[in-house]
Amino acid sequence: MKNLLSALKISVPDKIFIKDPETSELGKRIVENSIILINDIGFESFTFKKLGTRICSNESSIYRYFESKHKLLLYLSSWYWAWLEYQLVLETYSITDADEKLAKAVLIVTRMVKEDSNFTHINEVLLYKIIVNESSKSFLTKEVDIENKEGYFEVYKRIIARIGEMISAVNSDYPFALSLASTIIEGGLHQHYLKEHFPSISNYESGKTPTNFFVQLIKSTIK
Amino acid sequence: MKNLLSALKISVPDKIFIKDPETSELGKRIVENSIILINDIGFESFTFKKLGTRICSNESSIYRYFESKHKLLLYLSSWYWAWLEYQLVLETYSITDADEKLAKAVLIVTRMVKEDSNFTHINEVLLYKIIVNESSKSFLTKEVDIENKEGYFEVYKRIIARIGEMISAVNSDYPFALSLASTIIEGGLHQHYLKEHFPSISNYESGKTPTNFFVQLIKSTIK
DNA sequence: CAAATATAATAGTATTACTATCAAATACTA
DNA sequence: TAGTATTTGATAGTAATACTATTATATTTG
Repeated sequence: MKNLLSALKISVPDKIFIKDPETSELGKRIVENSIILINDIGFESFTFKKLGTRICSNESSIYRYFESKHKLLLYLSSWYWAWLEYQLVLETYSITDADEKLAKAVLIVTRMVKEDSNFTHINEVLLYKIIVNESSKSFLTKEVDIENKEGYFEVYKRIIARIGEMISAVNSDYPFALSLASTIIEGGLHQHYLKEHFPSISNYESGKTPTNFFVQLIKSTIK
Repeated sequence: MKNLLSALKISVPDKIFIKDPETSELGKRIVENSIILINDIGFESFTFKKLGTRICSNESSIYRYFESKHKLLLYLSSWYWAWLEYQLVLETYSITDADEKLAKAVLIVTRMVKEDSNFTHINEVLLYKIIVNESSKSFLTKEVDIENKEGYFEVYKRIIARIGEMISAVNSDYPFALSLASTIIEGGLHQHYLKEHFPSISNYESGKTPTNFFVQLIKSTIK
């Protein structure tokens, strides 16, 4: 299975970057190490200067790939959603039963992330942590409407639309398919966050994911 | 009803501020105008210098009330949650039926905010917009665990616990009362955000709130 | 009226988030 | 293989940010 998809490239809207980091060694090092560094010190403290030092390169070289650290965060977010979408398609493609398909989708979207050896320069486990902790900051800005028009969030919207369709396939009369889909996606991230930082308002034992919570929720809601 | 509660003061954890802004004219002007200015230009562009200019006061004077703009955001968030809690208590107190009480709570937490004349220096409608757009940034930081220990998020946690209890009152066997409560609270904010900025992945007609979506969701989930 | 407290004004600092320029290394092409 | 283009690196510079520190001036309170 692994090598079956080794030629695959995750596609990120190309307006997000100045130069595609996938096309060079330096670009890949930028992405790889930005994930590690953002995880380490948080997005607020993260700077291109620090990243430059870490990869023994120059601040100005990083600016040739990404206009700003905000754009880099958009890149990482889009990459994650595209990667998740590819898993979603791959793992639900052959399921014909609508209920089963949706349950599988919820599992994929709320489970603990494992490393994917198809993309060696990206640590998906760390990237997922960034998505949980930082990805909201990519759209909670004053520029969101402009950037939305530019297509920066299309992968994110597409995955929600896809899950929305799976919900409608189970019950075409349910009127809130998209709202429920986005609630699962964002709620999944948020529940992972709460589990880690606010366990007193959480209902998960250690090692458990919110998958069961969401599977039961979605089933009873659209039944 | 209005004047019945005019002596009420919303209580915010006092470690959040250096000097309580409620105790002086300048303090109230700081809070009042920070709400307007953050709404206007966004939290990232907001600075104490700009706020100082706006209120014809000095940057250094604002620093005597709040250590940083992050602390100010924590203050505004806590104020909002405390205000919401007071509404929750007030409006559900006399309801004895557990189902009805919970439905009312969901309504309060997901509805459109109206101005409250009890607190003249705070524009609750604008404050709610800040909560939708910026409040996640108050806890999505590297310092969250330290600040949580300091009690900065206690109001937020209390309101979730309260709704969790209402859920358990309806069905004491439901195992995810707190998770569901936090999903409603955060999901409510997020759905309001999507309605505004990503209508293509939203299911609400203009003027409509996500209340119906959540009332139906919660009812069927815990039934 | 004196003393304490609050506010204002000014200056200063390290860092950030860039932009601009130029040189050196590397790759590609005739 | 020389010539050209592209990429990267090094350095410098800038306006703004997020503060701290100091001193002066109001204002409140005892």
